[in-house]
Amino acid sequence: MPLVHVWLVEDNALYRETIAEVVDAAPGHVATPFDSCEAALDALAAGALPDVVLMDIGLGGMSGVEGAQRFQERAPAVPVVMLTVHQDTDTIFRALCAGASGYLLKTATPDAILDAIGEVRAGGAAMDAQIARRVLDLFATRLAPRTDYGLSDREREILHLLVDGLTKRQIAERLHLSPHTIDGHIRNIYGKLHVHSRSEVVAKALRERLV
Amino acid sequence: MPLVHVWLVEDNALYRETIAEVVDAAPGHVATPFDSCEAALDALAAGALPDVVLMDIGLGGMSGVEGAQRFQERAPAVPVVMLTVHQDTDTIFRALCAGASGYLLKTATPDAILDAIGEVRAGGAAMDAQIARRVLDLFATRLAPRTDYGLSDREREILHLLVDGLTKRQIAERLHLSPHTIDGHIRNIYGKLHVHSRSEVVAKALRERLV
DNA sequence: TTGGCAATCGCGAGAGCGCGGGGCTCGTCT
DNA sequence: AGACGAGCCCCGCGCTCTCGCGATTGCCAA
Repeated sequence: MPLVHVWLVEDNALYRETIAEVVDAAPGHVATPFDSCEAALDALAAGALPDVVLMDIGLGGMSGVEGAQRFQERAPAVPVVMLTVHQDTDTIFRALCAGASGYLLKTATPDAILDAIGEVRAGGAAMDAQIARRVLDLFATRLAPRTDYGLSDREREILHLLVDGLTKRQIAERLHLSPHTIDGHIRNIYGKLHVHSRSEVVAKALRERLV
Repeated sequence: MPLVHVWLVEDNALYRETIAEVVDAAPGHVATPFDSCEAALDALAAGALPDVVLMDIGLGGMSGVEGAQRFQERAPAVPVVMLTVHQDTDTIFRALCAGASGYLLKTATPDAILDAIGEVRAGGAAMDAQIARRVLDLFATRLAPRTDYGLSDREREILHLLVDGLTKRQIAERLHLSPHTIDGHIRNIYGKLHVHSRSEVVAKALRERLV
């Protein structure tokens, strides 16, 4: 069975050594420590290829979030797991957008870290449960509050065409109606959404997921 | 120590009994089985309150996704964990938007299910690793490709005001320029984004996170 | 029955908008 | 030095849109 190469990007020497020992102690695993993203990316450019990357976020030089993105661009098949103390929603969000395959906290036990390596190698994600909950809350709060402002079916249909950039005349032709009718509907929509122009109605419809 | 009340909503009698036995066998846990969302919601309306809900999705009558949403509305503090065979992205997405605190597959081991109950009770999320990966992929693909179309600073500034619903004149006043100048910038933006109207430019800017 | 609402259609005034021009000042490349 | 493009600025024509008035029809609930 081939060795599992784990790259560890972490600028704190003590924690870096601790985690490296944990990984090395696991059968079939070997850790390669780096103290910066730049060093790890250089190694990647030189032809080396890890199986998994464990990445700190609060690094000197390039941040772990940017590092994760660079890794994803150069080696999309290599899962990157963030390993950090940061718990603020914004950092989590940016890290996941950068393409991270996992997000663990430094309070994680050695076993949890080894489990995480196994999970991501199997095509899964390695999420701290508390962090995962934050992500799910993001879904629920960002996407759930879909008030429809009491729009009728006809109004919703026209709103959709409005968002697609059609003019009154084009909408009228598509629905086989008079442009004046469309005009009336649009006024009702404006009234219900409390807006006064096309730009505003499109912005509001998209932001509040009405389409 | 008080009992942990686990409600189990599942229309397959065999699987329902199996999981109920697993839960009951755990110290301090007691399962209450239901064969439909309606039955569980009735019990909730009658004053009962679980600590955790395990919810199937492919139910007769109200689907588990809608059931999860109803539960969230009536008892926001009670975590709902989906327990299903469905793995398609759309179902996952809708379930998480409905406010689910976890998403497990029916291939999960009894231990995994009990762990999940513990996690969500501690304020975490209980995600199958493969499912979690799908969710993260959604982040990366949906939010990462931010091409800026080579917009200049001025153009980006005006695009932002456009999305906020301002007219040419209002933008001109705010930037202390002639409306005709704004017009020119807007036309350059249209050209770079390949659109031909305000509605389209607002829609494209919002959809591709240019603002 | 009466009232309200959605959907359809009509018109005119005035403001907003898309697009046709042109001009200026920087840099870069040849 | 000259050409060239990008970014920024200006003007006018003609169409489109918002919004103020109106109207009729059908449906559903009080």
